[in-house]
Amino acid sequence: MPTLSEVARHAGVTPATVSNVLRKRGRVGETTRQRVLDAVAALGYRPHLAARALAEGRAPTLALMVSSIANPFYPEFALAVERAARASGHFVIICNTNEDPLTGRAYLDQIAGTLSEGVLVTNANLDFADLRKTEARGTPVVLCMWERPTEPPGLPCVAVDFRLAGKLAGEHLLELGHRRFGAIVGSKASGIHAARYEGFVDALRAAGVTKNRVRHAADTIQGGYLAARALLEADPQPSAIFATNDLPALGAMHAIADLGLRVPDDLSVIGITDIQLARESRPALTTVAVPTVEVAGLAVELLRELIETSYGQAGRDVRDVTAPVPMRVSSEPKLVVRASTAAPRSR
Amino acid sequence: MPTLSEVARHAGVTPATVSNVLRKRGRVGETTRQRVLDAVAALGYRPHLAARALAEGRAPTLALMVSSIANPFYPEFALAVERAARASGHFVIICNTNEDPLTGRAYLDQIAGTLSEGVLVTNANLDFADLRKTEARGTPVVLCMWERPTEPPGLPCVAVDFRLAGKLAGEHLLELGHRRFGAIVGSKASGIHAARYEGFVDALRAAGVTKNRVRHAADTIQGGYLAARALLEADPQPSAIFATNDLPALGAMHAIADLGLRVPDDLSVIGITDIQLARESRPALTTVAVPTVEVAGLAVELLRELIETSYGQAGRDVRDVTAPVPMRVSSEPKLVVRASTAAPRSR
DNA sequence: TTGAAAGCGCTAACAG
DNA sequence: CTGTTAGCGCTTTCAA
Repeated sequence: MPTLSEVARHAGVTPATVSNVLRKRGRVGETTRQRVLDAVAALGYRPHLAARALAEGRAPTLALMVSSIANPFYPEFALAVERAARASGHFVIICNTNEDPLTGRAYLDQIAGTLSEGVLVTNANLDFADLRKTEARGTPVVLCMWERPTEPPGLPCVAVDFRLAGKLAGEHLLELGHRRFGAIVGSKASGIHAARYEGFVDALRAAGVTKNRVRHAADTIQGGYLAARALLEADPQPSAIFATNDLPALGAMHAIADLGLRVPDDLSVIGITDIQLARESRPALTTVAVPTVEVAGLAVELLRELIETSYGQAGRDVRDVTAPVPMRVSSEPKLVVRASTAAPRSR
Repeated sequence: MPTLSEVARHAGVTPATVSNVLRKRGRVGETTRQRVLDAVAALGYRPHLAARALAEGRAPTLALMVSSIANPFYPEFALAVERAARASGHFVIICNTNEDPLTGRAYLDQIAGTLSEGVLVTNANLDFADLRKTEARGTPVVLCMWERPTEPPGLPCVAVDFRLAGKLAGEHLLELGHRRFGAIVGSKASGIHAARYEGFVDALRAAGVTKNRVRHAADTIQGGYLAARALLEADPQPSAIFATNDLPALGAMHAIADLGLRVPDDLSVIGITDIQLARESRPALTTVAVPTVEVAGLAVELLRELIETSYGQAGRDVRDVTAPVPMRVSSEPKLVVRASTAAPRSR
């Protein structure tokens, strides 16, 4: 592979000049510029990104921490992140923590600041202390899906009003006439879906409804399946099931089918997120859509800003503790009515 | 962030020594070794990967080219790749070509050899010429899912006997007693699923069956849905549907349900791959499983070997044209019988 | 407008 | 065993 200096020699100039025309900085005479460009083309020169990273003191990559690509939401989000990152000249390194904080820490220790100049975190079951540490070391970190716009975490983040999402789901069900509910709350361990459930309860409470049983579950189809089976044993049976996530909602639909009941005739089901599968399931899942692409865009943008500014000021020191931690709030979640919800069979 | 020389100073040795103890090469005295290690711990030193990459002339990352993470197979595969890559000390940069050869080329041009020392390609709709070019430039490329073990492509690859997969699917349906088939063949444009269909036809032919209609479709649930609707208009209707991929098979199940028919009572459906969703759909999908994890492992392993050897010999020159292109063959696809197939209602 | 020179942080011979 | 000496390929002041 040809190097900068080879190009320079070929064009009869110095490496510095070549660098200048390539980075479009410093005035360069039009003729030499052309000569350099020709040489670049002739030799098929491509800049060596690792070398550039070293010289610039910053790598052109972002680390995307995810807890498990098994959940189809992550790939969708990763795709959006990749698009946004690329638009800002970054590559994305995918870091699968596998729900294991140690793996997450190992990743952070290795690449943060040395191979990637920023870290994006989805609900990756990471130790906040580890994140703060990498931040303190000078590598900005952004939380991509903070659930409570009103309660900022100690880290930069993009917040989505998930409480509202839960509320919208509840209101939709109530409007259809449902009064007996079963709720499937995911991410039990991290408690990260609590806000969604609170919103749901807000709606019920506002309507004076108290017929609601809760069940915690893993964030999977299987988890939702199991939880729904348990919920459906109640007497009287709920007429609608709310899940804090689409995957468990899908599982609930399976459970209902296995019991010989029909959605939405016998039972309504609603989820949150609007993953692709929600559109493609049968019946298609009614859900509260989260603006995934927008969130990805905001997250990358915020991260970029942090990178830019933290490089300007105070070297790689800890962020000024008195300064507020930046937060972006996405547009509101929106109800998407599809075929899994309907009025209850009888009142 | 502390640097190697800072650690060296702190330990009262030279950078070279620190490097030696860290890389475990060159004999180092036990006492100095300890001293260095202490200094590393005290300063919280972490090697700068970009710097190391430059010095070593090789980056610790692999590029994984995928056409679209939308298809749930890719994330599953990506996960397996990431695991394998990490085990060999590599990070993986995810490159979404979006089915667009130009995007793919741009990725290759930028990172191959400069930020990643190897390229893994799934069915990413890439221009073979581009791949050969990056290979010729000295960056090994491995095709992850070559469909015909008997017909090696011009590039190193891991092959899966997809023709056999199709055959197994056909045989399963035949054994159940089916004689009228509908086939949904995906990836029409690239023709990449042809082998699967050929295998299916092999089975039918061996059984003397000719009642088989084909329909091409996009590799999506939606694509399968549409194709199945078309297939089911035939008279007499097929009693079983074979899809060259799980996603379209799932779509076919939806179409059947929408027509008021039941799987597997009225129609049987079978796919290929065994993505997670196949297990979680209702009814659970019978399919021919591809050893995804194994393939990922073989691909990374092969890539590693190519990296190792191509660095030893002949600098970064084109691979010896007379040498055979290396190929690994995965273990055979296996039939996984679940709930979407059964004997036809009547003969 | 261009060139010279120093250095990013680390590795890799080769000496001592 | 450990230190010296060169770079890896590129960017970036600072001079010319």
